[in-house]
Formats: sequence, structure tokens, C-alpha cells
Amino acid sequence: MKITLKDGSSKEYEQPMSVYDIARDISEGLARNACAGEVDGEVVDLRTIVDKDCTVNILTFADEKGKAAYRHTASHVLAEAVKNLYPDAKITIGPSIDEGFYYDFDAEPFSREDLDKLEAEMKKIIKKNAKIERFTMPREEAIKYMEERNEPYKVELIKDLPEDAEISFYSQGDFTDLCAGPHLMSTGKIKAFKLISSSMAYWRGDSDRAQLQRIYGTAFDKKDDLKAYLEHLEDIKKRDHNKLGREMELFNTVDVIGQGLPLILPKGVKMITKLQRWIEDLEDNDWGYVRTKTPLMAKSDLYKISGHWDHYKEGMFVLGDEETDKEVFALRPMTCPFQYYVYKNTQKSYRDLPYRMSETSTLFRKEDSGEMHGLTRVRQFTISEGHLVIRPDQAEEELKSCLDLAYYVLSVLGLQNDITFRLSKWDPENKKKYLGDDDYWNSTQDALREVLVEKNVEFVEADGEAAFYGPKIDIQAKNVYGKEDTMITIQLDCATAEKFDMYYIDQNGDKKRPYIIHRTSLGCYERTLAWLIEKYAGLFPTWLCPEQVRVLPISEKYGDYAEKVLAELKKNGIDATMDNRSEKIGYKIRETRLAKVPYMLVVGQKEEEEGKVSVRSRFLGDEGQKDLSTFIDDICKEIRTKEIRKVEVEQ
RNA sequence: GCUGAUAUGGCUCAGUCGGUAGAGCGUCGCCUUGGUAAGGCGGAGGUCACGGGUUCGAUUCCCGUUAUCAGCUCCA
Repeated sequence: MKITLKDGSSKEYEQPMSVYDIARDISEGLARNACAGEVDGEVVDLRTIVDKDCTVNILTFADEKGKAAYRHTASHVLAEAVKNLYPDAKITIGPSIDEGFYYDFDAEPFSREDLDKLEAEMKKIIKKNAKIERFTMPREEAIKYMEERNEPYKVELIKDLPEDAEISFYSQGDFTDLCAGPHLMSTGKIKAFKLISSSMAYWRGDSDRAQLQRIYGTAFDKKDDLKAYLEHLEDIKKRDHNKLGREMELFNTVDVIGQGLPLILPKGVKMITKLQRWIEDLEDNDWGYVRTKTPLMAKSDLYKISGHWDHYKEGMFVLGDEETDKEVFALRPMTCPFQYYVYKNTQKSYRDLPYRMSETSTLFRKEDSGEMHGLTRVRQFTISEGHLVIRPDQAEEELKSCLDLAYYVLSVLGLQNDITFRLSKWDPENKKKYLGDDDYWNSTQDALREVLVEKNVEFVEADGEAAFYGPKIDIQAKNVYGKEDTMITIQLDCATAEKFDMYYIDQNGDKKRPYIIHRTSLGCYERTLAWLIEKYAGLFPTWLCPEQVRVLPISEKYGDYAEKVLAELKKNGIDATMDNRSEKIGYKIRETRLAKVPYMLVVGQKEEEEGKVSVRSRFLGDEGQKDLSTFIDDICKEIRTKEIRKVEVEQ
């Protein structure tokens, strides 16, 4: 048989060979580092026997799929360690994940001390370097095997496999696990690992089923890489908006106020206000929106029309008791129906469309108590909300325009490379959750897909992520811990206009149903602020900084000139403050840096006599004396153009 | 909502095997300070998250509540 290798070369073998033997035939070093193989593009175990012409690629830790096999093997070592120390624990599943692996056990909760003990046990197992062997069993035998070993979760997994599936097991020493593989050749191949944390997880992700204990860990093929990764984990904590945002006095929470109800502090408000004014001006002046201001609550009647009362009452803050009160109100969880009545205020002609409404809209959502997090998951938040009422023939153009606006906004903030696009579709397995039929969903989803394709945007498609009334284009971003949030959403809704009896008069004088686009241009301001904190580690573009310039007199003697400088800055709309304290200048400079202020002006006798300022900034190559007026012109230009400057890294 | 951990001055934390608390930083005052990462001295500031229980006595032990963190689940 003829084996073609990755580099295009080929080898001839007389008899069938395992992938591992092929690796060894190429070089001992490659065999030593091999984690898995790829035969004709399909990932396979190293033990797989190749017996016909094909292409073979040997995967090492450097390959994502090789890394997955490596870490998956580490998870089996963990499982063996758990069975050794806690024989009553039941094993379930233990996959590799982006940055490591986890394994779920039905067991008592693990403490940090338990994890330390498990790490020691894992080291023993690795040191033994037991050979990992693969074997298969017929279905009934496999079920019996796991029943005898009293592993009910494994039995359930086998029973759920297709009738004709090959049921494979891997064993290392005395430990055997049901597993599709692939795996390393022996436990001793694991060079560096660490158990990170443990917590509860539901069996099969279902909150009605058993509560399992999940242990997270990671593994690397080099000790230095593990060390670097653990240091990286420490580093990203310093960017975490939930910590940095509090340290920088942008927001805070208070226990008696409640979960998910952050106080936005003056500096945070400054930033959000800058964002908000920018967005409102942009939408109103350049993108053809009219601005609305609608109530923060409404009678239950409104939500009954919209369908929220039946479908989302659990998610709303309801004021009053339906049984006893004549009127029951609810705080609004969305703006849609309110703006619909703005549209309905006057009869619209086809010439009036598109009718684009926007509102800086505060919403309330009763999230479950365990869900709140910093500024990214809250119970009250403010979004750049908008609804476009359009004729069907305008859908494509308006959707593209919404996408353009969103992309423009992200570009100005420097975030355009940190996003992914998602086409959020309905769940064809659970149609009851949605309005409309197959035709409706296929056509609206196609419309959105077409817009994404024509705009040349890379995107993923996701079932079950749509709104109940229509599909969405979601713009997703990841936080420092890799968790994904929706930042911006654009939704096509051809269903709810009818519920609210919205119409326009067409060329023939007939009433027609419009389409509605639900969209945001920047999403939720709180969440955006969190994202910016993590993106810039608090070193924001100057235009966004709550404090743009700090004036530092060398000593109190120069306070008068410093006051003049400060007044001049403020007169030009620059957010400036003065550090009046009598400590030495070096001390003030240190404080200003810690506060992440982009510019500081050091003022002493020389400056006073010459009408200059000594500029010190966190931007490279931007120090020295300048005329005050030149400095002001420069910084005003930087603010006006919303320039993003490269920041000197010295944190 | 679930599991686990945590809650001590503005911040970071120590501590009390049950006898009502300490440090550093910050803050305030005085002195000092003419040049680029911490000048000196002194003062103030805490019902040890809240509510119960056990106890002669609880910040410490137990229970509950609230909040925070990690993860799960959820996120129209």
C-alpha cells in the first residue's frame, strides 16, 4: 500500500501498519511526540491500523486535534486518580476543551485540598507510565461490563449510542473507560498538568438531572508552557472589568441595593455619557433615525398583546397582584411595543418608510440570582435600542445599513477585530417556542444569510438562538475569560406587525403589513463599558477617558499658573483635573499613571515664564515642552477624530 | 435557580483554639518639597455583612438571610 504524507512525499509498505508505527518509521522523535493521527483527513487513534492507500498526517501537541487527544488523556488520568482516592465516585464524561479539559463525577464536592491530593495521585499514575490500550465490545456485553462496574452513567451513554456503533474502551493499568478516543500511547506522555478548579455541573447539561462535580484542569507538553499559561491566567485577572472597573471607580455594587443593580460612579457615567452622545448624534444626524422617549413600564395589557405576558412573565418585574389589583404593571424588558405605538400615532404612507426609531432605552430583566456578573449581566441596563418599520422591498437595504452602522461603531472603538458574527436561527426541533411556520423561518433566515454573504462577512449559524418572532444577526465578543456575550443584535421580524395592527398605505391605497427590524447600534452601554475596560485594560482612547489631562504643579508655588492651565483646558471641553497635593512631583506622577490618565502636564517656573507646559503622556514619543495652545489643539483633534493611539506597555 | 467558596476600617489582608481587634496602603492635619515611580511626624476611622441560636460571654461555633466569586443552567 502507498501512504502519502503531509509534505507530499510517500512511503510504501508491504503489510498493514498502525499510525504509530508509521510515525516511528518516519522518525523516533515524531513517534515520541505523536498525540493522534489523521487518515484521509479524519482524526484517528495512533493505534488505528492502516491497510490501504491513503494520506496520513501525524498530529502532535502543536496541532489543535493533537492537543485535544493529549488533554483528553490527562482527563483519563484524573478519572483514574479519582477512582483510586474516592472509589465510590461514579465516572461520566471528560472531554478536552479549548484551554484544557474537565471530567464530571458523581461524587461529594471536591475542595482545593482534594484537588491537591488528586494532583499528587495523578503524578503517581503518570510515573507508572501504564500502557494505554484500546479494545471494543459488542453492545450488550459493554452494557453488562459497565453495570458490573457499577457505572450507571456509562451504561446510559452506551444505551444512547446508535445500534450499529462500535463501542470502544481504553484501559490504562487497572482503569478502564468507555471512550471514543483518540488517546496517547501511555500515561507517562503527560509532561505537565494542573487542576484548576472544581464546581457543580448538571448531568447532560440538564438542570433537572443529577448534580455532578466537575474538575477543570489543563495540560501541556512542556512545563514552561504550563507555567506561562498559569501566569497568563493571573494576568487576565488584571484586565477583568469586574475588578478593574471597581478599582478605577467606574462602578460598584451595594448589597442592600441588590444583585445586578450596579451603581455607575461619576467616572463611569462620564464614559457612558460620551458613548451615548456620540451614538445619538450619529443615529439622528447621519443615519436617519427619529428619537423616542417611552415609558419604563406599562400595564399588563400591552405585554398580553406582544405575547410577553404568556411567554416571559418570569423574566419581568411585575408590580401588583393580578388576583387583587385592578391594574397590574410591569417594568419593561424591551422597547418594541412602546415604539410600535409611536409608529401608529399617525397613519403612514409607503413614502414614509423606512421609519427608523431609536431610543436610549433602559430595560429591566429579572435574571436568575446566580446569573449576575459585574456590568455584563445585570437586571437593569440601557441600550441603544431601535426599530425600523420598513416595506418588504426595503428589507435587504435596511439590514445592510444596520450592519454597516454596527461595524462603523465597532471600528471607531477599535473593536472590529474582536468580534464574531452569528446567524441565530430557530430550533426546528422545538417549533412551539416560535411564531410562524417553516416557510416564514426559511425565508427570513435566508434573507439574513444573504445579507451576511453579500457583505462578505464570515459567520457561524446557530440553531435555537433566534428571537421568538424572527432570526437574528448577533455580533458576539469574548471576555477575558473566553466567555461569549452578544454585543449587538439585528433581527428581522415579519410577524409582530400583525399583532399590533401596524400597517402602511401602498401605491394603490391598500393597507399593507410592514416588516420590522429590531436592532442596536452599540448594544448595552454597561456591557460595552465592560468590554472596553477589558480590551484596553483601562487605558482607553483619550476621547473616552473620564479624565483626559491632569495638571501637576511642581510645588504649591505654581498653583496659580496651574489653575490658569486647568481653566484653559476646561474651556476647550477637555476633561481635566489638578493634583493640588503637596507631595513631591514624582509621587504625583505615579498616582496619575495608576489612575490611567493619558496626559499629565507638569508645571513649574520655566513653564510659567514661557507660557508652555511640560507634557508627559502614556503614548510613546510624546514627551517634552509644548506651547499650551499647541497642546490644546493637538488633544482636541485627537478627541474629535476619536483617535486610538498605541499605548506604552508598562503596567 | 443549583453546587461550592467567601464576607474584618476606603483598599489589600492578618488575627482571636469563644473573653468585643491589628498591619500596610489610602485619608486628614502639621512640617518638608524646584523637577519625573513612594520625604517626615501625628491624628481619625471598625456593633468584625445582617438576623436568630448555643454560651456567663460570639467577630470567632451552629442555623437562616443578603451580597460577592467560580462553575452549571438560563439569557425573548
